[in-house]
Amino acid sequence: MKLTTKGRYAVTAMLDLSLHFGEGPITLADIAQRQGISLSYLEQLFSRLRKRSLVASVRGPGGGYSLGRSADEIYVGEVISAVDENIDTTRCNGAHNCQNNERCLTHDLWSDLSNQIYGYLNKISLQDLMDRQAVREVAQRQGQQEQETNPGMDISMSDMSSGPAGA
Amino acid sequence: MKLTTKGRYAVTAMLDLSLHFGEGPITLADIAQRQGISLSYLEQLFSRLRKRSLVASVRGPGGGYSLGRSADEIYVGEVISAVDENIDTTRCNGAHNCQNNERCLTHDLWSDLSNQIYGYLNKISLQDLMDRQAVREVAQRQGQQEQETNPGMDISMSDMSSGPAGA
DNA sequence: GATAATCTTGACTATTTTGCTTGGGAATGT
DNA sequence: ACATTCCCAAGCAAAATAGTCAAGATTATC
Repeated sequence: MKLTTKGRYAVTAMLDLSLHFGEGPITLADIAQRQGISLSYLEQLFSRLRKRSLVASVRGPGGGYSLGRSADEIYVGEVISAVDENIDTTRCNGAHNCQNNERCLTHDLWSDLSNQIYGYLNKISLQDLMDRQAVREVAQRQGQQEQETNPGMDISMSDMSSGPAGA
Repeated sequence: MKLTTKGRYAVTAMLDLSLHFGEGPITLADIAQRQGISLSYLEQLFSRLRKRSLVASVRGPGGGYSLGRSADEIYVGEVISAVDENIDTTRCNGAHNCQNNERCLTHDLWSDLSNQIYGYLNKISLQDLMDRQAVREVAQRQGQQEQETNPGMDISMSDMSSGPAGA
């Protein structure tokens, strides 16, 4: 599991696509301008997204990209892993051919955590993110803290007191 | 929020410290050998971990590092953010001074997700990881799947069917 | 059919980050 | 004194990131 700005770009672009769903194909040029990402870089990212069928493309004038599935069937984990696919992640790759047991133990501990994060991100769909944002905007307008329930999702937004997460 | 091999090294090293808790200070040379990380790189990582009081150091012969707090009070999110601290994360940093509303919207969507991941990682302690691993080893020895309950933690290990997470 | 819009692909480059080395210190137990 | 350890800073090669450039392929529209 890796989580860098590359994945952020991909998720951001996919969210842009989600927001303009129903308007026909969206050109990369539009996304590039709206999200401040270079066109050619987007092309590279979308090449990988297309291979995973996360987006569908239409060529020619009036063409562009659209979501490969509906927004509630595309999960954040998929998007991130699609653009991140690199070969060797762990030092003792896959197999447990480490020298001593000690090393394998902590490596397993890490891969355990990695799997947890992965499973977590694979439960959050693009639609969830959009719903969540919408709900929070309403709540903010009403001047109250987040207290709403979100049926079908067990992700709580509470207790993130210490996390800068972007500053 | 960022999650790279650098953070993995830090978490792995901290787990190593946790596993040898009670044996007095652990030298970086030991960790370097056990985990296959270069000594000087560990020094750099531990310099940052020490600034956040995640580890405590003892100089001189017989010295080394130990956990700054007990393993159930150190959270994975802290460890990762300690070694990752870079300055500019988002393009429209902190403030919402983007050009058009569209861009700010999707940026907020991303930072929302980022906060969720952060909150998630800040609920997982080093002790949790060690417990989880121990439990799973026992379960594996008994030939049954994971079905145990983990009081105080609401993290499920189920439904990670599609995640390669390191292959 | 010509043309323009758009995806598609590959090569190339600059910048940043990783991971590591080197080389020196400073503290401290023996 | 001395060896052991933490501490710190500079530098450096390899990789990843982010982007540019250039050439195509497809297709709607005139």
